[in-house]
Amino acid sequence: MSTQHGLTSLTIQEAAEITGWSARMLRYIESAGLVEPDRSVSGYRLYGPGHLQRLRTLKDLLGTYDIGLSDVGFAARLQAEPGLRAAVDGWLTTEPERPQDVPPASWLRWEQDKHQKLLNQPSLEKEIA
Amino acid sequence: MSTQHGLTSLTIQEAAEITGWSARMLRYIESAGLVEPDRSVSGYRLYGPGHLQRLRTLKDLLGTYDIGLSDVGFAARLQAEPGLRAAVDGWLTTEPERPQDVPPASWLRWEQDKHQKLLNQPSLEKEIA
DNA sequence: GCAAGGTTGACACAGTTCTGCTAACGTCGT
DNA sequence: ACGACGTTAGCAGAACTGTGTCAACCTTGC
Repeated sequence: MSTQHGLTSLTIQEAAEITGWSARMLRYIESAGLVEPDRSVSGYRLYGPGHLQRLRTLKDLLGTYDIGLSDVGFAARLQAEPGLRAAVDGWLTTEPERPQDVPPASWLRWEQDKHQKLLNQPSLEKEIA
Repeated sequence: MSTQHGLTSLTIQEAAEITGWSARMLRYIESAGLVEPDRSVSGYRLYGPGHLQRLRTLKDLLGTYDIGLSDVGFAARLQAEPGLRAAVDGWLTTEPERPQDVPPASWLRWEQDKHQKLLNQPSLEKEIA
């Protein structure tokens, strides 16, 4: 463990071990701008408690909803670019004309199929009887 | 043109020609649940004025902000799943601790680099002189 | 009834995403 | 000074995105 760097700053390997990510992924996540650790003078990444928490919750987030880092990145863009948010939300809420006929499972399915595509739910049959 | 199907319902080829998408893409967009045309009794896709408008604005949207269909799909999920929206927004707004040190260009850059990656800005050199 | 065009399904292929691994090189601790 | 570990850069590969194309099979218009 060697709690000697900064009293609560872990190196990338240590952070990797306790968060469950790989060191490689921590660098990738940083490149995505999602969790950016501090740096020591010599360039070493230093992960503090906040970073670790963020990394854990990020993992939960991706796992729970089956989304990807790029999705979170896009959500970040939505937050930061009000124009984008407005345009996208506007487009989405402008349903053609009749707001009844949308079976609310199609694109939902599509979006979810992306990551794990073995979701065999035995409901939703035809019941031709 | 043959305006004889339904008075304002175009077949996929016609819709493709006036919206600028290919027929292939119209089917793909439909599979994404983003623009779902009506169907004739025999199964032909029928695009009405609303669908056409939607297809055009969709094209604008993607072009203007350099996003992808999957991004719009994800935004749709955000709209439909309040839990997801809350979780993601929550994660994003929970910045580690100091909200000053985020250079607001990193992930923005990352997100935008996805589609066109030739943004050579001649600044940011080293000036070793 | 036949050509033009629609439908689904599949193969293909470039570009992205997410990950691992290796290389070449700098840093830290003893 | 040496080994463990960090840094960046790059190759690699599986899965997904965005498109085109082709096959096999219906529909429609004349």
